Amino acid sequence: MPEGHVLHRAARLQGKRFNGKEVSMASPQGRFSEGAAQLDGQTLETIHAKGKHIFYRFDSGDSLHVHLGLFGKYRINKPPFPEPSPNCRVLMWTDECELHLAGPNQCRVLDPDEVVAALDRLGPDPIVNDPGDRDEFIKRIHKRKIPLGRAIMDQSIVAGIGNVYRSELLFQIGVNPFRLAADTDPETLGQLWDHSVVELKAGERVGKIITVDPIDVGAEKRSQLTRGERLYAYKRDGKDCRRCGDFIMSADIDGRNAWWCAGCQPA
DNA sequence: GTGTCATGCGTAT
DNA sequence: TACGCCTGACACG
Repeated sequence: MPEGHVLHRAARLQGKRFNGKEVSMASPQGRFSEGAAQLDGQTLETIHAKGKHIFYRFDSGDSLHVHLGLFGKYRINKPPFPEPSPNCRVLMWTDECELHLAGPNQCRVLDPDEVVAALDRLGPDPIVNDPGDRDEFIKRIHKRKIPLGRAIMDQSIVAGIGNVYRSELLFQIGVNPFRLAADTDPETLGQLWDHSVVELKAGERVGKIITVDPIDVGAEKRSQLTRGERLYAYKRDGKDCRRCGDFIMSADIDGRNAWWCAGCQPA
């Protein structure tokens, strides 16, 4: 169940094993047989992520585009390779390593123009954080008359934030998720971008979403936090805020639950 | 075993 | 706003 950090981490770790290698590809489940046959035997040049999308570019110039959606999952296996699951959409392997993909929302072969078009649909990605991205984010979000809790889930405004980071980032800047983006001052929106950069990059490094400042739970290091101590707001409704002790609230925003602290993030 | 829920998103109404 | 897609983990009986 992936937000942007998962895909960037996948691109980095899978790249170590497959970049520059001639790979075999198959679709045990059968729903990607045509694409797998097309890419089978090609050399994988690079793996690249933007937001929640990942692109595998091959020497023909074509790319495998994957979006995991809510259910997609990767597994990496070493020899002896286990039997692939019946739901395995893509199996890609060399002699040393095998990548197993099940349940992706999107899985297709794109030509270079289609890759550019797919990338263009996405807003700036905090993990990439190119020069100008921060200003571009502020520009895109500040003109929207929609709640911040909806705006930061819009991948054309900022790419990579999902439901966990939504609640955690708005907690960190102390802003209620129902505040309209257009009514939020640019300085605060800039802080929101800065927190996104820090938190998503941390998530990419560690492979887990941990937003809590250890001080708030009496620990010394983030790595010492238990599973239940890692987040401030997400799925903590009814519990006490780790920072101010007030109640954590929840409500549906855009069909997904959002969580916030009644004290730290007043309406 | 069955039912529910989940870190997502596109399309139809 | 509702539904369809896609899988797996967990709670419950």
